[in-house]
Amino acid sequence: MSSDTTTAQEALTFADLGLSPKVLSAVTDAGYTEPTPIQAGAIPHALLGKDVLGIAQTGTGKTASFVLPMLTRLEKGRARARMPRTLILEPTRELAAQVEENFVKYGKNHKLNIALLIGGVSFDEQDKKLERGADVLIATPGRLLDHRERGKLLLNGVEILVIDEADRMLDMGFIPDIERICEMIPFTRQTLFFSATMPPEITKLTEKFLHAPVRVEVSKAASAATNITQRLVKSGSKPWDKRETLRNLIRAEDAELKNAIIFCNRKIEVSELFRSLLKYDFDAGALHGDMDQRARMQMLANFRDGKLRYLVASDVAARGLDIPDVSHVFNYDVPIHAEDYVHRIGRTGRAGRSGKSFTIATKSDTKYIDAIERLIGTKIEWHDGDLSTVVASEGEDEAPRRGKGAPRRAGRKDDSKDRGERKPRDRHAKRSEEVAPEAVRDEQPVVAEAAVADIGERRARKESIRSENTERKVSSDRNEQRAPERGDTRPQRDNNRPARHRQEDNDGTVGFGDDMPAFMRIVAKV
DNA sequence: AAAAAAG
Repeated sequence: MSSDTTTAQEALTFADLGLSPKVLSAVTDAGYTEPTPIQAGAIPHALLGKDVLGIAQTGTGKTASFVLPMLTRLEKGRARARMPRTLILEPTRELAAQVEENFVKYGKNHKLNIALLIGGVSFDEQDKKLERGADVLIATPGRLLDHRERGKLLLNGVEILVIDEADRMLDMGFIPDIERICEMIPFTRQTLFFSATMPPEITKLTEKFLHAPVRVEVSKAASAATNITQRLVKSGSKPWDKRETLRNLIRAEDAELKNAIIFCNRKIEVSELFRSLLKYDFDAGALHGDMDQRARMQMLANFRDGKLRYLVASDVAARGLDIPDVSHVFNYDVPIHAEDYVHRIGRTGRAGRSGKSFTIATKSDTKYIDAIERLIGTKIEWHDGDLSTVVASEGEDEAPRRGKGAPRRAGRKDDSKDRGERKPRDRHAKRSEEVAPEAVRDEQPVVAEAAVADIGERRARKESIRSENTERKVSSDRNEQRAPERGDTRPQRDNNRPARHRQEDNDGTVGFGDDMPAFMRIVAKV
C-alpha cells in the first residue's frame, strides 16, 4: 500500500446516492455496485433538480449519470400525447440508440414510453410513439426539428433536458439547432449538460442555458488508470502500400489483438479498405455515415458481440460509441485534425484496461503528426523506424510496384468523374494485388471457405482470386450501376445537401485549450 | 484532404 491513491470516497455505493428502489434494483441486476466519479458527482444533484454541467470523457459512465436520476424523477407523473416529459439530444444516431438501450436496461422496472427520433428510419413508428406520449425522448437534432415542424411534437412539457456531447455538437455545426431547441423548452426545466471539453463557444452556451449549474469535472479521476501505447508506423503513401502495411501490422499484433477499430479519414476509404480486408480474409465490418441505417446498426452490433474482429470506420465511430474492450486502434490515415486523433485512440484503453494504437504515417503526413504531438505534448514513438527509412515510392508514378510488367496506360489522366467508374489507378492496383470492390463481394464466400493457415497458402489463393477477378471483370463493371443493397458500404447519399451553418473558430484557441483530457498525459514512455 | 446530421 504505497502509491495507492484510493480515498474513502470510492467506497460510495449506488445505494448512497438517493436513487429510487426500482432504479437501484435494475442497477444491481446489471452488476454494478459502485458509481464512477461522474455518477457519484452528478446523480445527487440531478436528483435534487439542479442543473448539472458534467465535464467528462466517454467511457466514464457519463450516460448512467443522467439516465439513473432521470428514471427516478420520472416515477412521478405521466406523459401526455405529443408532449414528451424529457428530452435527450445526441450528436449521432448511434449514440442516441445507445442511450435508448440504457433507458431500457435501467428502466426495466418502470413502465415508460421511450421514443427514439433519429434520421435514416421511417417517421411512422416515431410518430406513433410521440402520439402515445413519451416519457423519454432521445433524438438527433435534425430529425427532432423535422418532427416539430410537422406539428407532431410539442416541447413545452419537457421537464428535463439533456444535452450530451456538446463539444461534438459544436464540431458538427449543431449549435444553432441546439439553441433553437433550447428556446422551445420552458426555462423552468432542469438541464443536464455534458461535454468532454469546454471550448469558449460551449462555455457561452452553458451561460445562456444553464441556471446555477453544479459543475462536475472528472476527466482526471476517470482516466487515471488509462494506458494507451501509441506508435507511428511508416508506410509508402499509395493505397496498396498502406493496406499492406496495415495487414502486416495486424498480423504481427495477432496474439495480443482481441478486436480493433481501424479509422479512415474518408467514407470512400472505409468502403475500399473494408472490401480489401475481406478479400484477405480478415473478419471485418464497416461503419460510416452514408451507409444504410440498418447496415450501420448491424455492423455495430456484430462488432460489439464479437462476431466481427475488425471495424473499419470513419470518425462517426471516433467518439462516444460504447464499444467495450477494444484492444487496438489503427489509424489507417493520420487524422487531419489533431483532436480527432485523441478521440480515436481513446476508443481503446478504456475502463482501466491497457490498449494499443498504431497510426500509419506517410511522408505527406508529417505536418499532421507534428500537430498531434504538439497537442498531446509528447513525441510518439516509431514502431519500426521512421519515415526516413521508408522504401521510396514517393518519386515513382502510379505503376504498381509488384505488378511485374504491367503496361503503362497511355491516357492516364484520370478523366472518370467521381461516381460512375473506378479510377484507372485502381484497375492497376487490382491487377497487382487488389480487387474491384464488387468482385470482392462476389467471391467472398468462396474465399471464406478455405482454411487460412500459412502465407504460402494465402499466396496461392491470391493467385486464384486474381485470375478469377479478371474473368469477372465484365460483369462486375456492369454491376457498377446497380442500386445499393442493404449491407452495401459504399457511400450512398450525395453530399449535396445544403451546407448547414458552421460555427467558426475565431478566438485562436487550439485543440483542448486548458481542458486537455488527462488520459493524454499518460502516453507511451518514449 | 473529412465526417457528421433532415429528406
